[in-house]
Amino acid sequence: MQKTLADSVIVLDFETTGLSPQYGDRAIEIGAVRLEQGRIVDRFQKLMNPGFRISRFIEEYTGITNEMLRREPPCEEVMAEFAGFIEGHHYVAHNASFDRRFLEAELKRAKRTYTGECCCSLLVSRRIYQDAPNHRLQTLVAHAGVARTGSFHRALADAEMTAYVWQSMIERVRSQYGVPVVFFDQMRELSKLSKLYAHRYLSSLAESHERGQERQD
DNA sequence: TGCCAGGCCCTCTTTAGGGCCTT
Repeated sequence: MQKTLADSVIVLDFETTGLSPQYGDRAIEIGAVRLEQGRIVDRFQKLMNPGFRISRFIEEYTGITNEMLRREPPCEEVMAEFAGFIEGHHYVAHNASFDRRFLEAELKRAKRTYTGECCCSLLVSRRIYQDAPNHRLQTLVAHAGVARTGSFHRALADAEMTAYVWQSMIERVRSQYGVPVVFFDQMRELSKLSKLYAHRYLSSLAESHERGQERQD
């Protein structure tokens, strides 16, 4: 896959029956948006039937009920369709290790493959928004001052708001560190560094850009 | 019916423990 701009990715979110696909939990909703140069140009949202009744806790947590899922298509059918939506793109998710486990498990059941990379907006936010009271999505939406697009804990609204938080973090890299073009791989690298080295890394990106500009001049 | 995980990150750390995040 060629070098990707940080603001041209898929941002996705799953609602699920629990925390662990290894213990039988399944996806019940997928929501995703496609960013192109910082603008949402496409959306994907589907409920899916996991094949068993979901707990009352999940009904209350997400607002998705057993009645709503009763006539929805099975996970395999929805995820086969989603494989086409995400194909050829990297993706971002809030606490991506959680969504990655469900994406891999559900795509495997649907007999589909995906070869892109993921980046965690939660880990990036711990470097970019070190002054936030915490790094839950709901808190970051308020902290970054981005639009609330719907109910929290519904997949498409969470994906949209994650996309806006992601975009605001890219803007901060641009404005605070003077890095005009930010790549997906650079955000991934940033997410893996300690807070101290994250600051140094961002400063080095700006210096690299300035050296590039000098060579052009 | 009720239960389960896992990776990151900080510190009173590294021969560890516990909070944060996601559903």
